[in-house]
Amino acid sequence: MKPILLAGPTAAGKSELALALAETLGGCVINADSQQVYAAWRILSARPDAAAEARAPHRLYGHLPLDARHSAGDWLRALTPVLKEAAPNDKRPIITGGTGLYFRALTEGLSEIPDIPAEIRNTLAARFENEGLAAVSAELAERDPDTAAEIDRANPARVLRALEVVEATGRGLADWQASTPPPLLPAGDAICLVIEAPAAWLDARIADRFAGMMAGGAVEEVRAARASGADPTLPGMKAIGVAEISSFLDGTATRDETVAAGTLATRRYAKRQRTWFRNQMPGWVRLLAEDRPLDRAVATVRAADQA
RNA sequence: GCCCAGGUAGCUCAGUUGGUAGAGCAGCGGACUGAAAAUCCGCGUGUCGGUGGUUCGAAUCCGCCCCUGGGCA
Repeated sequence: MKPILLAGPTAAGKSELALALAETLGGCVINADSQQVYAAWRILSARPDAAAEARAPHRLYGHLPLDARHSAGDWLRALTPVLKEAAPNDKRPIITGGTGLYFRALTEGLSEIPDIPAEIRNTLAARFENEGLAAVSAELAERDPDTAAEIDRANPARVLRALEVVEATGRGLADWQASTPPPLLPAGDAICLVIEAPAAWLDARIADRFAGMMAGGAVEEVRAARASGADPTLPGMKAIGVAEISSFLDGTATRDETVAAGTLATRRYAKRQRTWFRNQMPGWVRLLAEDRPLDRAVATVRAADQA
């Protein structure tokens, strides 16, 4: 019984489809979305609600406090026991979400780099702020030329990551990556599905959804997070809508402007996801969001089970 | 009906003394190994309202027509 991987852009109906699959096939829905892990974001991240969770088991949803500096590695480590628990219970894992990196880490492996001490990360971030990209990039070229040659040195996130790894481990990122262990779940051992949604169809759903979030409790979630003193640099505070709703709470944006800004940010995110799915997931079975995706998914699973 | 101001990219607009047009936003394409809902790279997509004229050459000057906004009636 192969696990199902179900990727798809935001607001394309992944959670509903995963739930329907779980009910049809007897499965356990497992989250592969970097923001749906936070307890604070029930509405803002469009996490499955209590009614959905009552219909089938759900794992790795809302299990972390907002101040957890969660990462792809953390997700993969948390996933390991969840996958092991499913098989003896005859529950097919249905791993669903929109975070391409998580699916890559799962199916292609992730290098085993130790956690980076916060002070190293903070020091480098400060150096980038004060001295600029050129300075940190030059330092990387000197300390770890192999990695410097491979990464996008115009991208501060990449450069800082590479630097913190040499700094903390004494070993270059490229070197670590060359010894990446085998994946937890190779794509060949899973049924890999990806939802495709036409941009116009998705845009309309995104606009509705963000307006619905605003009206349905997302404002209160952001207000509570800010009241709790959450550090804006936390990964969880990078969820789409946090910045936009913060402006609304501060009175620098109207409700309409906030909805427009949140919708726009979500559309751009969906576009990045589409680019990833299109180019980084060759060989995944495409399900058209508008064309009976459940029937096609079930048929694909049944065919895979017989093969 | 008359007067004025406009009609240039999907939107808001720029366009010097005439040399077939360019910004922002939107959009599109791409990258991606522990922040990935993150971060970063690339790309103007155009009957210059229409039509006739002047000119070697018109978004630019002239005539007429259409449309929008404002004013006077």
